[in-house]
Amino acid sequence: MKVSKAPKIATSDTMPLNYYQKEDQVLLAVDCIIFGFHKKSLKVLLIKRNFQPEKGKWSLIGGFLKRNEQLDQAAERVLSTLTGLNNIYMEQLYTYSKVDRDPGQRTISVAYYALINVSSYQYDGIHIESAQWFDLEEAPPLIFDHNEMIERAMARLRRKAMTKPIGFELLPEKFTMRKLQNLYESILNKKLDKRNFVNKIISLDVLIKLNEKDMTTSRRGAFLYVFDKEKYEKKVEEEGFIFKI
Amino acid sequence: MKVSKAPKIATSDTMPLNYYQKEDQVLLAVDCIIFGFHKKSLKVLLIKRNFQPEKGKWSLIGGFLKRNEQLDQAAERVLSTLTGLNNIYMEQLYTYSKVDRDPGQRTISVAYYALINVSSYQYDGIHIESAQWFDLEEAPPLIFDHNEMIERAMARLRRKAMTKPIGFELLPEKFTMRKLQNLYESILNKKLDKRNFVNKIISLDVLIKLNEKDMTTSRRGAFLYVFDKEKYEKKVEEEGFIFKI
DNA sequence: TCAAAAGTGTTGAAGATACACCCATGT
DNA sequence: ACATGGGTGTATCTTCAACACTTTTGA
Repeated sequence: MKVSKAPKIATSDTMPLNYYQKEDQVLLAVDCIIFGFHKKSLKVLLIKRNFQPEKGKWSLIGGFLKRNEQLDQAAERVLSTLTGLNNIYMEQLYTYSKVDRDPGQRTISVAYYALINVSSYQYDGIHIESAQWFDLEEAPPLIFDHNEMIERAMARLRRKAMTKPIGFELLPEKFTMRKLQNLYESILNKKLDKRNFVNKIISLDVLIKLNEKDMTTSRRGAFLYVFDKEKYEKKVEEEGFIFKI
Repeated sequence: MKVSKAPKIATSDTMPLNYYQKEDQVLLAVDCIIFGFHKKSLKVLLIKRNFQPEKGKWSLIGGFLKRNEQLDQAAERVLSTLTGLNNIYMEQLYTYSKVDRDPGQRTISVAYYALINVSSYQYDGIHIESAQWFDLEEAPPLIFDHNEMIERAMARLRRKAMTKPIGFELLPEKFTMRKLQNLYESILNKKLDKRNFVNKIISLDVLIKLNEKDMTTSRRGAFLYVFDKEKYEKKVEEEGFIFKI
C-alpha cells in the first residue's frame, strides 16, 4: 500500500452543478423478491416472461425508477401493481451493477425483498398474469442475476428473523404456535424442538394468547395468538429489549 | 388489502431491448465512509469542499459511476484516488435515493464503507487535499444525507464486527491484546473486562502469539499477535465455526 | 377406542459475567 | 523503590439443548 497526493479528479462530485452534466447516466431498476408462507413452506413469487428477450424464462417482478420517486416508492409501486397489495413490509437488499447483467442496456438494479402474508385465496388466485409461487428449493433458473438476489434475500431473512420479529409479517394476524414454529423452521431450514420453541417464545412475552382456537388442523383445536406490536415496541424502548430466537 | 389484475405496465422491465429507451436515466454516485482506528478511537475520514455548492462544508469522499465499471470498482477507484490505498476492505452499505437529496441534479448514491488500518504516518499525513480524520462523536454536519450514511455504516460495523473478524482490517498486522480490546471497545462503545476479553479471544483460537513485544506503551512491553486468516477460514469451512465476540 | 395433534417441565452442559492480585521493567 | 501497564483464574449465574408423556376429541 502506498500513500500519494490525491489528483484533482478525486473531488469531481463536489463540483458546481453544471459539472454533473458531463457524467454518465444509467437506468435504475428495482426488482422485488416476494416471500410468502403457505402450508409449512416458504415461497417466492415469480413471473414468467412471455416475450423476448428471455421469453419463457422466470423472473422476479421489477420496474424502472421514475424521475420523481425514490427507490422505496418504486419498489412499492412495482409490488402493488403486480399484486394489488399495499402496506407490505419491504426492505432494500442490495444494488447489483455488473456491466453486462442486463444484455439489453446498462442497467443497475436495486433489489428489495417483501414479506407478505398470503391467504389461501391469494395463494391460489395469484396465478393471474403468469405469476406463480415457488418453494424456495424448487425455484427455477431465473434471468440475469435474479437467483443471486434470492440467495441474498434468503440469507438476510434468516439473519433478520433471528433478531427482529419480522417473521410475523409472513403470518396472518392470528396464528397458532405450530404455525409460528413451522415458519421459523422454514426460515432456518431445520427442525426445532416443540417444547423449547414454545418456552422461548412465551418467555419473550410479546404474544397475546386468545380465547379462540383454530379447529382446522386437529380435533382438539389449537389456541390462537396475536403478536403484540405495542408491547414489543415499548419493551425495545424502555429496556433495550432485543427479539432473539 | 385487495387483489386485482395487474395492468400491463407491471411487466415493463421485461420488454424487448428498445423499450428501455423510454425510461428515465439518472446519475449514480458512490460515497465512501472510511473508517480508521487511531489512539483508542474510531475515526472517519472526511474532506472539506472548497468550492460551490456547499463550499466549506464537510463531506464524504465520492464520485460518479462510469459507464464501464461496476459499483465495487467505482468505490475502489474513488478510495484509491483520494488515499492512494489499494486492497482495502470495502462493502456496499445502502442506496440513497431521495428525490432532492442532491440539489444539483437527480442523483442516486450508493454508499460503501471501508476499513483501513492507519499508520501514524498516514494519520498525520492525510491532511493533504483537505482531508481530515474525525472522531466519530465529533464528526461535523455533512452535506446531503452523508451523516445518515455514517450512522448506518456505524450500525453495520457494530453488528458485523460481532460475528465476523472484520475488526482486524482496522489494525496493523501485528497488534497487542490491549489494542484489540480498545478497538472493540470503540466499535461497541462500551468498556470490556480485560480478563474476560482475553479469555474469549484466546478461546476462539485464531490468533498467533509472537515472540515479539511492543515496547512503546509500557516498560514491561506487551506481546504482539497476528490474526491467522488461514486458520480462521479452515475453521469456518471444516466446522462451520462462527466468529463470535 | 383409537388416531392425531396439542400441550406441558426438568435436568445437565456450556457460555457469560463478575471480580483482584502479582509481574516486569525503566526511571 | 515505585509507578505503569501487562498478565492471569475462579466462582456464580444465565442460557441453551436434550428429552417423553398426557390430554382432548371426532370419527
